[in-house]
Amino acid sequence: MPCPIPKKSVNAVQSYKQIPLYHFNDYLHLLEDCISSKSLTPGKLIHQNLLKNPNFNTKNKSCITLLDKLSKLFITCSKPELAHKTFNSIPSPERQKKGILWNQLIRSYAWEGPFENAIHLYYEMVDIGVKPTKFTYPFVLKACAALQDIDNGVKIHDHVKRDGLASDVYISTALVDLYVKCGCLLEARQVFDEMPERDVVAWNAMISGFSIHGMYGDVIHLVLEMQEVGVSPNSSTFVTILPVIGEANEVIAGKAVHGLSVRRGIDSDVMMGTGLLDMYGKCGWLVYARRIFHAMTFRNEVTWSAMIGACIACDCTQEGLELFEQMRVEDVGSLSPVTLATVIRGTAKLIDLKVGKQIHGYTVKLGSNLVLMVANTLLSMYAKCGILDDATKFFEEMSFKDSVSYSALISGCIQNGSAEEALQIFRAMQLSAVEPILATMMGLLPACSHVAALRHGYSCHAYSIVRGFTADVSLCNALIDMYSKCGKIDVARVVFDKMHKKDLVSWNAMIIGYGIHGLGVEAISVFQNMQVVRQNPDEVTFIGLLSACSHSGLVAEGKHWFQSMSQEFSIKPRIDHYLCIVDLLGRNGLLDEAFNFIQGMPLKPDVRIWNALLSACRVYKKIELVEEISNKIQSLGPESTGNFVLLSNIYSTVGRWDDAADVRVMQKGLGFRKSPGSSWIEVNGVIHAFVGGDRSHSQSAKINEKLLQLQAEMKKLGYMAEPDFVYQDVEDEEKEHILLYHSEKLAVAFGLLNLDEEKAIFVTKNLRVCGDCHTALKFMTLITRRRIILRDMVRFHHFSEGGCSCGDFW
DNA sequence: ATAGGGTTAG
Repeated sequence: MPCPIPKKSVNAVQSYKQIPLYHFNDYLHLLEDCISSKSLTPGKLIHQNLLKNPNFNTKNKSCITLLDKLSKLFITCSKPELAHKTFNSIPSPERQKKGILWNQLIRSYAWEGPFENAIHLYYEMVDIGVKPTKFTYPFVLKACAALQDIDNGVKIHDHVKRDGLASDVYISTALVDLYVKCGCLLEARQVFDEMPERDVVAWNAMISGFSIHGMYGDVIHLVLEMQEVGVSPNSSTFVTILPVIGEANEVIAGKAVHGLSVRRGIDSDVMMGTGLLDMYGKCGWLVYARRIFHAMTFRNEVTWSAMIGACIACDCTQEGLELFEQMRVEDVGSLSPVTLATVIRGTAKLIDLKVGKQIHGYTVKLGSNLVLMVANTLLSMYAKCGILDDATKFFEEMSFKDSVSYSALISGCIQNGSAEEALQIFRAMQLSAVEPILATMMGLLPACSHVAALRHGYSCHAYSIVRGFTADVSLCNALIDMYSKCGKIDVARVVFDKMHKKDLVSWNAMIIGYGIHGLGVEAISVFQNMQVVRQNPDEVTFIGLLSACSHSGLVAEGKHWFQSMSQEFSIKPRIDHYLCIVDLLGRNGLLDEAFNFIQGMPLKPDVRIWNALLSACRVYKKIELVEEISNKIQSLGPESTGNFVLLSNIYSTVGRWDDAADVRVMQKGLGFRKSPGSSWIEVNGVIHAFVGGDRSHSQSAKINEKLLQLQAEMKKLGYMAEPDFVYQDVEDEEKEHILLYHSEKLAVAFGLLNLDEEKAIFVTKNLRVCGDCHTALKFMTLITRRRIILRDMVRFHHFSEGGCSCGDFW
């Protein structure tokens, strides 16, 4: 019978061929030879011959010995199922005597799987009266840990206590590991604390428990504690703690581990090297990651994948993709889902749909059905590349969707500006009973911020508290943003103050929050606290700070911080920062200074800069500058501005209606969509949206009636419509009519009709509030004695008793 | 040891 024979078993097989097999003793010697040389194939042949032998009888003592040896051989060759079958052919009373073999079988299953079998075997041995020993428990517990089977784990823990084996190091370590893997850290700690002695493996088991949950502080504490009691961390300790160090961005601790590993000469070990370069990547130290990567003499797929991930994390995505190419040249093996997911994430970040689609094709070719993780990454890639239709289609075609799939699509919607759609997908998610996770909230909260859906925002917050998500810094940042955009700046501050750890985004979100509420003094105070705790600001911080000054009329402060931005903080101002200053000067009537400031800018002023000045000129009736500025804007041309609506409006302002119309035609021809001004209001958790002149709402007639009635009373108090704010070539009377049905007025009227008397009317607008509406809302508060809060694209306006929190200038 | 989802501004 032709059969490939492993080289190491040559002796065994040769003797097998030479010796005629009449006696079972001959088999026995051969088998022992096979066991010592781990030769599976000859063992299988012997097994077959044995079964064919007419003298074979399971009542015969020598036959039983042979079956015993065969089982041992199969265990030695890591074939637990084969061994199990052979073992089962031994009659039950004989099996009862073979305690060691039971233990070895359980151990084999615990290493190789299926893990369930280890647990079944354990109960079987207990049932037929074989006593488990200290060589049984560690392995059956290991199987429970692998399956996260806490029920059986706890039962077996009881058996351990009953047998008085609780002080055994190996068993206790296995118990710690079991509880850790099942997420029961308190129980793990209890077993650990009761151990009379702990070796490095026990410490590692406990440490990995805190590592899995990213509990950096506890991990470090344990590592220090183990050294205090004289146990030295080993490479597996380091490999366990490196991911936590990276996640916590604690590069100093990471460098300490690096140093230790160099001293011990284990820094180029594959696992150690991979762990180190990953840690440096997560901390943003790509130079170190690269250095380690190149110094490694042996790299496996995980190493490559970690290095690609490091490049992506450090904004060198292109380099990461080049590494991927290199990896495919050097390494011919098929790619794991983890590597694919990493690379797809890279293409998504570069918005490189071509490469992304190539990899999509590759994955389809690779496996019949996509691994869920890879599918989710692809879904997210399509969403991030801005093709929401493809993402939605891909999502619908997925045969299995989990929480991550839904979360990716929800985030995709909001990234593409469809907040309402995001909320819709969330409803579908709830209907499918898919559990919302942290990332779901991270997608939903910005959607709530965007449409100012405070009710939904509260629900997200409540759910996050219940699920423990509020321990996450990013989630709290999203909460701060949501509360401040939904008008609850005080609640935002409470969230901010309660955070045990803040990052740059937390500070920025708080400063921006105060800015859009016109609370410049508070924004500056937060900024100064930031210096106290030594948190470095970035360019976003200054956009928040400068616009806060601008919205609060803090001219001197704004100028001062603009200076100090480059001088003290070495941050080079971007065009957005210049825009803040132009706005700051313009809003406060310093038109000439603003004009000179623009002339002296080192950057080429764009259309937004001129428009900021133009608005100011309109408010301060500085007509002589208007023509000059609009000429400047026209010379920039719509292509360079990308903002057709703006240009068209500017033509309209100076009465060039034909040019304005031309721009609109050109815009249509180029396929640009203009986003129409719209406003919305939440009533009893439902969002009601309006566009200008909207008659589609079911209460339209009542709303119009209300507005006409208000207009009549406002006129008595001296209100005059400001036709300048209509960018269409129509008669003034018609203009007055258009203004009356601006979307913000419609939403306010709807709120007046549907909200309780004591409630403030909170309206959100996607663009900036129009000047006429701003004036009109002030009058409305006088007539109705109601408070009106309007959030537009840049800030909050609190209207009451005929005034606005931002004064006359909106 | 690598891993899917995610926060501020424009």
